[in-house]
Amino acid sequence: MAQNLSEQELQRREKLDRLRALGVEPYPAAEFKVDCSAEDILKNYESNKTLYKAVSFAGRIMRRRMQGKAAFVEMQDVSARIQVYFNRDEICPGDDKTMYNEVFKKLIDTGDIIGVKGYVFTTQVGEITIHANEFVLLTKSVKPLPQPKVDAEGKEYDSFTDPEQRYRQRYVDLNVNPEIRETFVQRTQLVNTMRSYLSEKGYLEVETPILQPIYGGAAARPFKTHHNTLDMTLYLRIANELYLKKLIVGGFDGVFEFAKDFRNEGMSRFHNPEFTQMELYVAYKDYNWMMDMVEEMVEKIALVLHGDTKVQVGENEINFARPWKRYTMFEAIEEYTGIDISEMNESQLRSTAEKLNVPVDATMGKGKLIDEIFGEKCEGLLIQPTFITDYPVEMSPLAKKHREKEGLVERFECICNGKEICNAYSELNDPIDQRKRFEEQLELGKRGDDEAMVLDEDFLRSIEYGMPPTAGLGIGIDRLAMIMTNSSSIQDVLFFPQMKPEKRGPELGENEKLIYEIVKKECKIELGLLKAQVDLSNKKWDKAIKGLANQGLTKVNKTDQGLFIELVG
RNA sequence: GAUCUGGUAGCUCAGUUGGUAGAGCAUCUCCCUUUUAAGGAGAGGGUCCAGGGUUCGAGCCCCUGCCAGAUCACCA
Repeated sequence: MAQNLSEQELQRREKLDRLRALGVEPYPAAEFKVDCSAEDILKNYESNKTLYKAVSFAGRIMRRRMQGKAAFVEMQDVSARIQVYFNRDEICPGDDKTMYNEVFKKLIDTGDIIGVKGYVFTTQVGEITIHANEFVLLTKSVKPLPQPKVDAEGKEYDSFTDPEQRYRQRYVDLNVNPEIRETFVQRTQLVNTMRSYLSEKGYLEVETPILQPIYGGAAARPFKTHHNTLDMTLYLRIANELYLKKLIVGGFDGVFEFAKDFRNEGMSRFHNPEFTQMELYVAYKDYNWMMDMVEEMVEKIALVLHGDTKVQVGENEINFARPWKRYTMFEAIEEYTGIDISEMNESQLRSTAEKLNVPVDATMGKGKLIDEIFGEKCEGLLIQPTFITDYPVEMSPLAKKHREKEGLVERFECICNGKEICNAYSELNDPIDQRKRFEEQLELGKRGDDEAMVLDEDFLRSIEYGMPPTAGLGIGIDRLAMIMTNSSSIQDVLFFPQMKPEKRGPELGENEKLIYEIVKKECKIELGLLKAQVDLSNKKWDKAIKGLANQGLTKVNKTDQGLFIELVG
C-alpha cells in the first residue's frame, strides 16, 4: 500500500530529484573525515585559537536562520550543538552561485546531515561559530524533525514531549532532546563501573542460557516458547541463579553475569517484560560479606557518575555513603507498625495483617504474610539505602537457614527510594534441605501460588556433589539506573521500552473488509453481483467501495460487459 | 486486570448550545551579508485515533474498540 505522505514529506522527496539534477548525490558513499567535535571547539577554541584555523566537522542541521546572502545554521553532533556561518560568496567564489542559492538555501533542510570545512571564529554577538568555506550533503532527511526552541528566559516552545512518540521513536527523541542521551551514557557508566569493580576482584564474567527447559531461580511467571527441531518447550529465563551456582559447584570461586531476564507479568513504571539484572556468586563468603560489598560497589557507582555519594532523586536526596542502615525484617516492621510479629504463628499473622489493612488471601503462607506486611507498611517508606535482613524461610527457598534464628534465612534486600534494588543470600548448599524446600514450593503451587518455584533435578544433582558456602546477589540494573539518573519511569532508562504495536495507517472497516475478502477471492467481480452478495444499505455500500478505492486496494473498471471491481497490485 | 485523563496540520496546542476546522512554530514563494525562540510580505498544508449510532447537520453528544500516560493491583 502506498505511504500517505504529508506535504512536507513530498516536498523533500522532490528535492532528492532536484539535487541529483544538479549533480548533488543526497546519499553519498564516500567517507567524510571529521577532525573535531562541537564540544571540543566550544571548550577549547578560546584558549588556543590557532588549532582551529582549518576544521572539518559533520552533524545534523537542527535550525537554520537565513539572512539573504548569509545564513546561520545550528548543527548538532554527538557532543553538542554549534553554530555554522555560511556566506554566499565564500561557498561560491566564482560567478556560479548555484551551490548557495539553490542547493544550500532551497534544497537543504533542517534534519539533513552535512559536513562542513572552514575555520572557527567568534561572531559580533560573541558566539563561537564555524565559518564554512565549503559544505557537502551527507544525508538528506525526508521526514521533518520537530523543532523545539528555547527563548532567553529558558521557556520552551514546541518541545517534543509526548511519551508515546518519545518511546516509539527514540531516534527522534535522542536528536530533539539531546539531554536524554546523558541518561543512557550514565546507564552504561553504571554497568561499566560495576563490571570493572567485579573483574578487578578477580570474578569471572560468564554467559548462561536464556532459553531454559526449566525456569528457576526466582518466583515469577515465564514466557514460554518452542524449539522446533528438539520439539520441546523452552522458557525465557526469569533468572540465571541456578546456572551460576552450578558454575560455583564446577570450581569457579566468583562468577557474575549481566543478564537480560524475562517475566511475563504486569507492566508499570517499574516493570518492563524484559529487564537487566546483575547476578554475582562468590564462594566462601556469606551474606554479611555481601552487604559490605554492595555498599562499597554502589557507593563507588554514585561517585563515578556524580562525583558525590549524594544523588537527587525526585524530592529526595539519597546518600549512598557507607555504612547503610541495617534492619532485620522484624525490626523494620516493628519500627513502622509498632507491632512485634517475630513470635506469631500463621493465624496471628493473618489477623495482624487484616488489622493493618494489608490485603491477604487463603493461598498465603506464613512467609508470604510477613512479606506482605513488610511490603505494604515499610518498603515505600525506606528512602535512604537500607538493608533488610533475615527473611522468613517460606519465601526464600534458595537461601540458607539462619545460623542462629529459627524459621529465618540468611537473606537481605537493599531498599532504596522505596523500592527493592537488590536481593542476596547465603546460598543454600545443603542438598537434602534444598530438595525439601523445593517440595514445599510444590505444595504452595498446589495451594494456588502461581509463582511457586519448580523443582530442578539437575540443580539438585549439582549441589549433591558439593557447593562451597557461597554468597549470592541479584541487583536490578534498571532500578539502580532509575535512581542514579533521577528517572521516574523504567521507560526512561530503556532505549526501547516494550510497547504495543502502533497501527500502520487506518484499518479496514467491517464492511470494507467484507467486500475486500470477496474481491480477493474472485480477483475480479461484477459490481451488481458483488452488491447482491454483501447485502449492505446503499449508503454503507457506497462508503465501503469508495473507501477501498481511496486506500488503493481496489479499482472499478467500466467495460462493454459492465462495471467490474478488481484488486490493485 | 481496574479507575481516571488524553488522541485535532510535521511539532506544541485552541476549538463556544451541535452549524463552512483555527493559532504559533515548521513548510513553500519573494526581499534581506555577523543573527540569537520570534526580520518583512504572501501562500499552501487536515482520514479531527477507528467503527457504529443520534441528528437536517457531529471534532463536539451516545455506544464499541484501538493506542498512550497517570494511579492502583501483581511483580523486580
